Amino acid sequence: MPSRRGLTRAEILDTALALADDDGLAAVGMRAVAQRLGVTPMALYRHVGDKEALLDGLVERLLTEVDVPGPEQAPVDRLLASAASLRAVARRHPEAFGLLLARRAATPGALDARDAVLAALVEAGVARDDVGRLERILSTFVIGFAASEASGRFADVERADADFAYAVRLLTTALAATTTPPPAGS
Amino acid sequence: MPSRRGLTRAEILDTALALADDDGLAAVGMRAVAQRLGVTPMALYRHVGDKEALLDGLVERLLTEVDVPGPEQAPVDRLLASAASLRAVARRHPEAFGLLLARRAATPGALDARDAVLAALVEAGVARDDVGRLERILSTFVIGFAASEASGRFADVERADADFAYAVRLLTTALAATTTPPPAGS
DNA sequence: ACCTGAACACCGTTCAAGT
DNA sequence: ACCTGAACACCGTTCAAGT
Repeated sequence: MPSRRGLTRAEILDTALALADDDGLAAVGMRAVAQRLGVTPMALYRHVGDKEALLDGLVERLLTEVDVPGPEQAPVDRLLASAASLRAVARRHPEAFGLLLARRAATPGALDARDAVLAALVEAGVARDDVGRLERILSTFVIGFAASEASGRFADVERADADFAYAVRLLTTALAATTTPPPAGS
Repeated sequence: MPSRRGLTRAEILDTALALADDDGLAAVGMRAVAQRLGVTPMALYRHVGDKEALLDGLVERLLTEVDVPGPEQAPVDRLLASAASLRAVARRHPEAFGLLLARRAATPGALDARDAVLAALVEAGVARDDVGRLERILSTFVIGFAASEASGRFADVERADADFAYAVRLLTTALAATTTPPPAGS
């Protein structure tokens, strides 16, 4: 039994996420995570700070699972694909996903995601003054929707898909009317 | 020192909410609530079930603080006033408000609120097939927005107001295009 | 540097007992 | 019926010690 186990922050976060998936977010604690790793609780403190930092790390792990397409795709397609990927993360990790709403995401990964949305909106032709607030509104809605979906508020996946498609249609209609002046001569 | 204190479920929930307001949601526990009431922790169990039930009761307390105008007002005004009232609740109880997203609201009071939104949408002329999904989309957005606001995501109240007004404009634009056929002859 | 073992100050909850 | 007191099985975290 070596006392050097080669414990890793990434390994700890993976274990914590798996624990949340299996037994619920309430089951995620220093002692339980340590037990899954075959280690004393105190061994974790060197790698993740304390329990709060562990949960922040879980938020980071969730966000890095979101696939954001490269700039070769059209901006609206990028936004739609990112949203779909976030919803998929919510369905894969319904127990842990609530953390995204409960905790403010201040990690570098979260800020990258926001910048990607801003860039896509600018590229899509949204007025400079509206970009910031539109990003806040869209991400609020998409994260809220995904969280609702994860907590079972939409009953089944088909209905959630239909609801989301409806919301997208609604928003694109509104945005088309906002970003470009109404066709005057027709 | 009477052993009969006349403890009440409402009194307990009020105390728990005040405790969340003062010391954060994490501070809300059976022992802490009991201490505020000058009572043993075990005295609570007869009135609220256990800690889970206490938190469900907190959700109920938050929702009953929302002012929903009577049917004498126009349906859209009712929706806007309800949303504004929900945002006010979030600002009054920022710590506790996250519970609305973390816990599915299955209490009678929550279902009443949903029915009020449905009725207003029907009255506003939304197509029968769209009423359900539109209610889910709107409430998802409004609760998510209020929660974001409560957690400080919008920096200040002025910006939150501006963002919310922008979202309302966006949505009413889209709804006008959806509920009524586009004016053909102009 | 990395992990352990024992200990401390907390939790929620059960159970028998008091009035 | 309503509340108490003691006890049980848990937490997160500190601290000194081992290798």
